[in-house]
Amino acid sequence: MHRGGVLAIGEFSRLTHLSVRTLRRYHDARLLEPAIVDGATGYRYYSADQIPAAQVIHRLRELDVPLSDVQRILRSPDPGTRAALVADHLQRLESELDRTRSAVASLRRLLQPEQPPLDVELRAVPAATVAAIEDDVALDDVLAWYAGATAELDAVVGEPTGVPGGLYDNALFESGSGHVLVYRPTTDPPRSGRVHPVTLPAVELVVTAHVGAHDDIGVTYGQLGSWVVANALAVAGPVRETYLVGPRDTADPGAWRTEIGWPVFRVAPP
Amino acid sequence: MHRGGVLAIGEFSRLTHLSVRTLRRYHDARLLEPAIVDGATGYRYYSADQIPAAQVIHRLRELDVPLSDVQRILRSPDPGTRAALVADHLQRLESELDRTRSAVASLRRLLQPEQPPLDVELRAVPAATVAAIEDDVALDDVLAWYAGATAELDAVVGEPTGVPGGLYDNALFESGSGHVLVYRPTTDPPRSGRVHPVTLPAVELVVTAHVGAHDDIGVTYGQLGSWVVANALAVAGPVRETYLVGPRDTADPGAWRTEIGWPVFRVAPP
DNA sequence: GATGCACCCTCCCCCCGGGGGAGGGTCCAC
DNA sequence: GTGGACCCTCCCCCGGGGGGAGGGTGCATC
Repeated sequence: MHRGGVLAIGEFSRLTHLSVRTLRRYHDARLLEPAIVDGATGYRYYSADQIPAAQVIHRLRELDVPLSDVQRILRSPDPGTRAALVADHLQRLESELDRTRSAVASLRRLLQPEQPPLDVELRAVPAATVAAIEDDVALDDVLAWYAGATAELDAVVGEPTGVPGGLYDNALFESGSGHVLVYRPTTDPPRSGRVHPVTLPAVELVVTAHVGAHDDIGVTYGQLGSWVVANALAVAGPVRETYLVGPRDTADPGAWRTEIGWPVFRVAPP
Repeated sequence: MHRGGVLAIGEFSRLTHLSVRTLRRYHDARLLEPAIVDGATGYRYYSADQIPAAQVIHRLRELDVPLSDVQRILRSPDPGTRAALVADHLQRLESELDRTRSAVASLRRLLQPEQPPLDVELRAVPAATVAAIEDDVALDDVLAWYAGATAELDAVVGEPTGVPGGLYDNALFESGSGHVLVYRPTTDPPRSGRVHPVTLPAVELVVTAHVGAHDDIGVTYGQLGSWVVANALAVAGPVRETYLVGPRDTADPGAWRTEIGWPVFRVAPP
């Protein structure tokens, strides 16, 4: 039961509220190694001063910090570094929360019994040369990338001569990462930093407008997709968004207007 | 590419932003069955009106609703029932958030370089007969159970003659569920509903006080545990909490005082 | 010193909700 | 009729555990 201040795994479990199983796993993962392991029997013995470490692990796991990150946090001797790593993860939790919020908003709209009919327009868009920033981006990073790119674009371009927009590769949604491009129409597009001129090809676009914050924009995408299929069209390229009214125009998200345009071609006679 | 308004899995994937793999999995799980499955080739074909269902699933999964629950939500034809099931899950997310908040509070305290010394007292507690409610409870349900039990207890007992408290089986923390008892000291404890008299045995308690909300009470538990071990004692029974100052006394969580008492016996000469 | 029994060990399989990749068949536009 | 994009099934992998089998240990009690 006792061995001079050294704790068997069961006692340590009681004191830390970590299950015996979990303690063994943390040993295997070299995350929390017993103070003593009896070579003959394999019995693990912990010391009381390992309790704080166990508690830190426990809390970090409650925050869904991966074991590998937990290890890095514990291994970093400097409290400042630790705090930074933890803050990083809290940041991740924060954006997780954003995702949750927008999922809730989408659900609310999806589960509404009545769906307002969609106002869809088929529009021929000519080619245009614009100032753009583009990159291959992971879906999770799109928002952050977008914020940085638009800031740089605005700094370089100044006042655009038309409606700003973006192109989003279908692969972004299919496989979680893809090519993304944001642009500002401007006369004589400059080349500076990441900004460079790009000629957007002429396309036939199926266009609809999404009103409000982007939380539930996925719903509008789906409705537009249904319309595309119902009208015997097929998707032919990255989706285009144009930001008719956005955060740069009004602080009221309810007033935002985003046009969603899907390049299409006809697959069957009308 | 097209078959009269019917979509191959890849097209459906593009339209719903669900990966092909995931769509196949949802088929296997009978969650979202293709409108047509070609018997000869196994090719799955979806119809455009399955897009809303796919979107609902997508959003529910973003909220970490288990697939089985997603199925129940989709299968329930009544919008009211659906909404209730979704609300249930949002409630779960809410309590998850509470857990996260308290984990963050604990971490903040744990990662502080300086730990204030613990004020621990060894106290002989005589046996006492109290009015109690007890049950076997899962760790996740403790808070809800506690709220119900104390409400019933207060309704039956009225004003207690001493400090209210609770006993928490160590198994609750070790294996996720265990025996829990809440009590009010009172003269001539009544028997009504779940309330019944219980005689708490006399014990030798190691006692310390936790000040503030219970978010980071686990940290105090750990410190007390260290003290127990450092003083050559061993745990001998369910931990006791007494609520010296609680939410019934003041709305300010910072003023709450909870005594934590661990029954102990001496395992080595002093 | 034996015995009972709580405790501890390792090992293997299971859960969830996917992703990676192999190996092979199908669709359809040119 | 052929190339290439698309689709199929099957198996293994991940993380962070839980359940349980089968067997060894520690120690208080007799």
